Amino acid sequence: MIDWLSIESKWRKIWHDEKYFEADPSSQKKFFVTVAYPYPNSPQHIGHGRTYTLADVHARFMRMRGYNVLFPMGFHYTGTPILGMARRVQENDKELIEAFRTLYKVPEKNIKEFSEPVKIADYFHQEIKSGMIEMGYSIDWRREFTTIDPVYNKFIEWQFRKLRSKNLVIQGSHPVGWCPKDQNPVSQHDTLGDVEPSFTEYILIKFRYEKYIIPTATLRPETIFGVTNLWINPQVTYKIASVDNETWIVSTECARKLEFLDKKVKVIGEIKGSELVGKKVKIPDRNEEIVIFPASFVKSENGTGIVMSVPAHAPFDYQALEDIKKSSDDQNLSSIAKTILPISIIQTDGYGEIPAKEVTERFQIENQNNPKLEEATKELYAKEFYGGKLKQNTGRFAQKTVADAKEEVKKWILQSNNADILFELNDGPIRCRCGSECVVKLLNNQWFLDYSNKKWKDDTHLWINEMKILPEEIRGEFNYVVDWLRERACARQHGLGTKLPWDKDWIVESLSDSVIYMAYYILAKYVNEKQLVAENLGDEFFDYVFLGDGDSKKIASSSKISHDILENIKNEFQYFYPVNARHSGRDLVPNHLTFFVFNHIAIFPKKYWPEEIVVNGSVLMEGKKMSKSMGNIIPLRDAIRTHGADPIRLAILISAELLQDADFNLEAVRGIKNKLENMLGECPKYKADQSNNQEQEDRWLQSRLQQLILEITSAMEKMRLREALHYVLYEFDSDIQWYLKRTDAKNRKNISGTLHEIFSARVSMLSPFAPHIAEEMWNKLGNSGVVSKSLWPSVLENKIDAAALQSENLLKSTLEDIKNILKVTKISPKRIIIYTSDSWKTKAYQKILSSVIKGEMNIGILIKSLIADKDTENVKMDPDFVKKTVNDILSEPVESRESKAKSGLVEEKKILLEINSLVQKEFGVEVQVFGESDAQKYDPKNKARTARPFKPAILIE
RNA sequence: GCGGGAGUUGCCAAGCCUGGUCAAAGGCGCAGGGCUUAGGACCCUGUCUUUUAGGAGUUCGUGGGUUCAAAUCCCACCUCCCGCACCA
Repeated sequence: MIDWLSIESKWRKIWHDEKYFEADPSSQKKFFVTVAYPYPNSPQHIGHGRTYTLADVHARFMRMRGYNVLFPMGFHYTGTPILGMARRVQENDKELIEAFRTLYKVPEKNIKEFSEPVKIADYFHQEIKSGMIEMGYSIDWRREFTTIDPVYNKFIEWQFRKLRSKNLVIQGSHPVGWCPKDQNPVSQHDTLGDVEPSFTEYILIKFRYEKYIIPTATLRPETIFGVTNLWINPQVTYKIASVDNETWIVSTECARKLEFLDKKVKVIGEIKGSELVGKKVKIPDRNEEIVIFPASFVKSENGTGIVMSVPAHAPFDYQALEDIKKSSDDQNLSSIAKTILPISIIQTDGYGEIPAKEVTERFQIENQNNPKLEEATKELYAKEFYGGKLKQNTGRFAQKTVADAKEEVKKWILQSNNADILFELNDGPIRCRCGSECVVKLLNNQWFLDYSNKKWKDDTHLWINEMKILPEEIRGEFNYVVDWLRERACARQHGLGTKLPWDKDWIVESLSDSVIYMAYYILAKYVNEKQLVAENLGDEFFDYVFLGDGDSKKIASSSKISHDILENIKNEFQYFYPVNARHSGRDLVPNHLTFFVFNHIAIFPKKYWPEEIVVNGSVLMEGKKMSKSMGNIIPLRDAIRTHGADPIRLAILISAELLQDADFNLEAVRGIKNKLENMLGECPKYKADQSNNQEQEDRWLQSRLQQLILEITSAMEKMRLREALHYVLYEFDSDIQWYLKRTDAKNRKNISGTLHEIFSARVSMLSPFAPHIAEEMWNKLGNSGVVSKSLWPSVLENKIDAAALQSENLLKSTLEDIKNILKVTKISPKRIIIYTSDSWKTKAYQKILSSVIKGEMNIGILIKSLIADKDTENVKMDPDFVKKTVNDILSEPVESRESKAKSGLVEEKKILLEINSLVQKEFGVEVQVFGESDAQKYDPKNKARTARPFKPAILIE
């Protein structure tokens, strides 16, 4: 057993004391890696650890490759959830406070202060930071900041003025979920039951009745061409209200909704639904009148409480019309109804003239109160929306698809003032935590970032296509998001953050004040050293430092800093920018990461645009999604205490490749811990040894090392960390095992030097992943300095010995063959005889090999050309040889084929003499080696003739 | 519906881009053996079917196709997961 925690803290202290991870400009090439900073509203758990660990491995890898790596960290205080939490603490919310106590283990005295939002952020900020330190992240902590620091506020003000000056900030109206009592927008955290308030846009079509307007809400404005009548609920009492300058008849609920949609609503009377039954209304833009019929399916809380009827395409309407025709309540109405024919306006494949009729009949619906109507409606709407085309009777919209026509009809009908818009909450009613029912409110002075700006979008597309994006599969998603983004609200009225500089009622929203902050890490160091003070900083300071604009002397004096410091800051920015790699979880692709690219493009010159984005998947806990309700969230710091930081880092990284969900499970942690402990145990055994007593297996192991370095390095460059780690932890083992088997069979004692070399390289390559234990191993190996600052191993071509690789492969495969034979025959061997192939076969092999490499593997052609040559004409005695040899060659790696072709074939007879010690050790018998045609060979079963190059014949007795 | 991803041998999961190294890595599980007072840990061997000579057969969601050769390329289909916003 080893004491992980003390080993880890020992090395962390050394890194810290020696300031290994503090990066300042130098003559070295730089690498700037950043991660999305955390929002401190809870302690971080294993899941959060993944992105940071990935970035840390990246940072450490690049550092070992000789880069001056800057890996900084900040804390994102901006946002509303913390505000909501503080409010709940003020209201003494039992559930939340209990969670603080038991789940997050927050000390009582801190909880008391949590009614103040900043205290919550401060507490979890420290908590998260401690976890990051304990995980061994190689962060330059001198550059830490929060998004409510005064200088940061100045920085965001600069950003927003910059964006506005480029016309990328615009003002407009915008619907939000809203609590009428709190006078506040509501998000998921603000509602009872944590429901996300979402809403749908309905089009109100204005029908005219005498001096009144009767609006009906619809999702399908294009069906106005198929309207035959209206539906009203005779039981409901409607309001007569003046709405802006018109007089509307709508349900009580609707009148209330309209108030929040920026309309002047005044109720001036009431009217029973039944009074309107049988009345006629005028269809907008057409001089036609239609009648109002009663229907029980019409609900006053939906839309306006009055519905337009399109019986050809709406199952509800079709069925309600049928119901009236059959009804005996009102002979007059039903006889009018009988004269009404559905007007078909949409042609859809698979449906005839009256689709609503077909669907209703197929679902066997007998009246309008049948719940199956919902299903029928859904089916038909979906089919028509994506597959339907408007018919000739829709005039200028004829031939258009429903999806297109919907938007065009909406535009057209709104323009002629025959329509309006109504927002309706989905899955209502939704209640605020205060208990009152939420509505949709139209905010009409909202500020937006104009992501629909054509030029901005185009530039972003171009850059997205040029950037390095890992994994490559996700690039398409970025392009999709860029296309799909439109205006985005960038300010809100509550929460921590920076005030909008020109409209102090608004606070810059959290996904908009976190898009270019990577540049701020340069300033943060000077802020923390107290060299920059907010009051002294104006836009000209930022313009100079980030864009190089303006007169440095003047700016130095207005900012009250020395000219030298100003220059230092600017130079430091120019040194470290652009961001070389940004890491984040994939949930930030459709928002933060895309905004990050957009905003860099808007604000900075091209040379400062980000170079690379690395996206990772999430973390599962024992195969399941982590969630509070499942109780399977493991706080990161708890996990570090029980398992150690390195095993956790590896367990997170090894379970999945970048985009996959990683499964964290204790089994894996234990396995890795053991693996590392075993490796550590090996280290003290090996000492560096300069003497050059290398035998074939030493040269072979050295060659394998070079191949592994090559594989691991290329995996690291592609951020295929699981693969790299796999090589480091496991692939090495099988090679070392073979080496030990060989040296053991030969009774060699002088193997420490080779193993020391192998282990040192291995530990080097382990160190980005498991930095603490790697230091300990490095130290136990007797190497000087820290491995974190050592150089990443490079491939030494001259250490690759093709002959050694070939020879050891031959030994392995021959030994394998012997085992196979023994397994099948189940005989216990008394003697083993090996026969190597004749020289003509070797020549034929080489010819076949070079043809195969050229792509010629047709057996007939090969045989012909071999027979034509005197050296290989023997092939005609054994034509099967060619086919088998081609298969042999095809069943080995391309590189090994090529190296064989290049270096020529080794002499098998000599090599196979080496197998004797191995066979002795394993089976306790002697091996004899003969050539296929040796005169005095022992070959009672006539096996020798089946020998092929690299496939000697074997006889076991 | 749109956009993205996935379906592999008991389970998890590589391989697919760049076809032949693939009966298909690794881990877990399971079986046998070693070590140990025992348990754990660790080490070795085995783990599709068949086979007393290193072989053969059938497999990588389903069905087609291209190719000397397909888990890998192309087409169609089925199933599952994620995102679709103003929220961090």
